[in-house]
Amino acid sequence: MSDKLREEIKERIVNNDYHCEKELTLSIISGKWKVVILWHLGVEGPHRFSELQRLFPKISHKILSNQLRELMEDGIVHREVFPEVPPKVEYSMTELGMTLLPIVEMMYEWGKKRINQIKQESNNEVI
Amino acid sequence: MSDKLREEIKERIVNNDYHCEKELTLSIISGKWKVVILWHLGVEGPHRFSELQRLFPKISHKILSNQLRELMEDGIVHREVFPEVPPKVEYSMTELGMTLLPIVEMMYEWGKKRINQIKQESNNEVI
DNA sequence: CCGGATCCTTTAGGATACTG
DNA sequence: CAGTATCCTAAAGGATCCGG
Repeated sequence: MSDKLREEIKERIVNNDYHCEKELTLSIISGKWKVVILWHLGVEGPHRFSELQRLFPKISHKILSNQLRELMEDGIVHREVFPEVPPKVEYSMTELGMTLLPIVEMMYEWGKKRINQIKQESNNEVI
Repeated sequence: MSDKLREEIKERIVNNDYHCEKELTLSIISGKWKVVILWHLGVEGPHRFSELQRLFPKISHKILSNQLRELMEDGIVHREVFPEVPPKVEYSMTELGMTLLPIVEMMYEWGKKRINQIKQESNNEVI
């Protein structure tokens, strides 16, 4: 997924490259499902792998695990394995991840308002 | 650029698809240079095309104009042509765009803090 | 100075099948 | 139930040329 982008940003951080601060955050949350995953983990609490799958019926198995792994690599999400049969794995926000939650929630709120605006506008067109 | 993604989200808005609110915002700001462009336009004010080019030496001509066009299509950025010779074009934030600025600035602040953390950590490793 | 048109490369995202 | 390996495709990003 956004593997290369994230790698590039990390390198540029080391080199004190300008603009990095503005791009780091985007590089972490950009990924088709990441914001939605973070929203659920942050607002509703930990989820099992299979619960996340049920939340996003359209996401493929592999992509979900990919997005989660990338979020783990960035220190945003924590993975806990319970040694049971059948296996159980739970994903949750790290402390660092929770500091990102306000941004995710603002994006959510902005999107909600904007959608209402858009619908309002198209209603007016019809009238 | 993120043409297809943005189209997909717009369709899903019409269909009242779940999760849309959380994805709309991301679909608008995701694009390699968009957050940086928005930051400059929002914080520093309007910029000419050539000024933006100077700010981002690594962006190609076409990509810059692409990113700007997409932001215009989403109603975030305004384009003003001055009928002079040589031509002058100025880009600025729309009212709607300004409502997005808090998110952009939070992303910037978060990135700055996170970079300091990362550097701190790697210093400790060296010691 | 601004930007569109064309052509090319890379890579994010996905379908499928297989393993502990 | 959770995850990885393989293979594939679509689309984002970019170089370059041309035109107003």
